[in-house]
Amino acid sequence: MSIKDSVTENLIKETAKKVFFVEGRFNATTQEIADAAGVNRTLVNYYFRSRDLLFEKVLVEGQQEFRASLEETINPAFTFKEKIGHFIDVWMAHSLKYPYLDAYLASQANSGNYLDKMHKSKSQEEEKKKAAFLKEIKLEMEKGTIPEMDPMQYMINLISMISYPLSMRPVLEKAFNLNKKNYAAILDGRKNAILKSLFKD
Amino acid sequence: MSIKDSVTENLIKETAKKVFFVEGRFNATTQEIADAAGVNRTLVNYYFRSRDLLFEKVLVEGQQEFRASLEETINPAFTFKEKIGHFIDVWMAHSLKYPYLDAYLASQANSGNYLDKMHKSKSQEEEKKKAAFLKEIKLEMEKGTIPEMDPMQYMINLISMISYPLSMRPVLEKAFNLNKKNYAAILDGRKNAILKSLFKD
DNA sequence: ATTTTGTTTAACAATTTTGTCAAACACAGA
DNA sequence: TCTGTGTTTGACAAAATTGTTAAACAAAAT
Repeated sequence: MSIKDSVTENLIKETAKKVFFVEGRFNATTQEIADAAGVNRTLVNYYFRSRDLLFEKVLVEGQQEFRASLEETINPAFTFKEKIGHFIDVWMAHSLKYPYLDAYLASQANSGNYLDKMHKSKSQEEEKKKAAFLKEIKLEMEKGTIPEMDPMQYMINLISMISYPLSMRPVLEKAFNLNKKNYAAILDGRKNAILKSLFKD
Repeated sequence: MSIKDSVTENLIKETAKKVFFVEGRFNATTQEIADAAGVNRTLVNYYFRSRDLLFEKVLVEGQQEFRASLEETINPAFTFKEKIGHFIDVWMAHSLKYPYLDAYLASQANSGNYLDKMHKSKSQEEEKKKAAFLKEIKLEMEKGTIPEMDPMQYMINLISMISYPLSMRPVLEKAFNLNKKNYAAILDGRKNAILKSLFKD
């Protein structure tokens, strides 16, 4: 992150994020992005040299922002249920901001080999926090407040129930015959529904 | 579905499905598909006229196959839990065959306006079955065997927990530092983990 | 006022991807 | 064998997308 980030450079970058992660248009061209940003397409090359470099930067930053969000997640002296609740809040807020981020990651992982560039700087700390969280889940299972299973599975259940309804929104809307308003109502109720499924009571 | 489906025509179509739905390469070119199928690219145009028409056909058929799978789902005199278990089996089997189908649907829904072509022939029957299933969920909640919530939310929880780990596989593998073998083990345990989260006991 | 620096633009070139067409091919039926 | 039909191929054209360059521009520094 250089201090001198040109306004235009940032505009292009943010617009690209919007197109990919908010609108979910995974194969947008540089022209489309430039149009969306209201700038000349050549500026994409001027600031990012190539289309791929822009995409890569956007992808990396998207992940960083995501992890930054999650930083504030596993912190304080909350009860376990409160922690999970907070986790849902934070993750949902971010998934609401960038509904298609993980789908984009998956698609890029498959198409190019962006997998290398993904998750470069996975710090030791993060690993420890994750392990600690899994251990906490296990503990809670022994206490009997949540159903017994591999803590990893529990984690995956949690993440799935948060993310899927957001990244598959248009599909689910069609499948269930819901309009925007209906679906918004559904999303409002997600947190409770998830908690109900994760806790015995 | 015409009776005379040329071998080559089918080969191209199935290969395209594989590239999109199995390998998750959403922006594959006609050349790449032709190569994967081992045929001359021109044949794509010969049989499907244009790239878009191929994509559309593949997309529609993908949905049809999916729904055909689900047909056998909501049938017999099973207990509710057995029904859900069976539902998981069927849906997982299909999601295992086409892990990226719904992600592809979502991405297409966003990029083009394929949404129109999606879900054309949603029969009355299907609607009724779906409604009946939701009612059955509600009934079960009143019996107290599953947590109380909007039945639609319950349904979404179910689908999310099935599909997400499959369509986001590469992302989750990275995020959790799992190799193919580890992840396969996780997938093996999914059904139980999902059932544990869906049923009070 | 004039250089300098960084930014923006338009015109152009290169590349990639798609679509068309005529010729070659295979093979069944007359 | 010859003809007809459908299939396959390669060469080419067209379109779309990306990348480059030189010139125009703006605003600050000298």
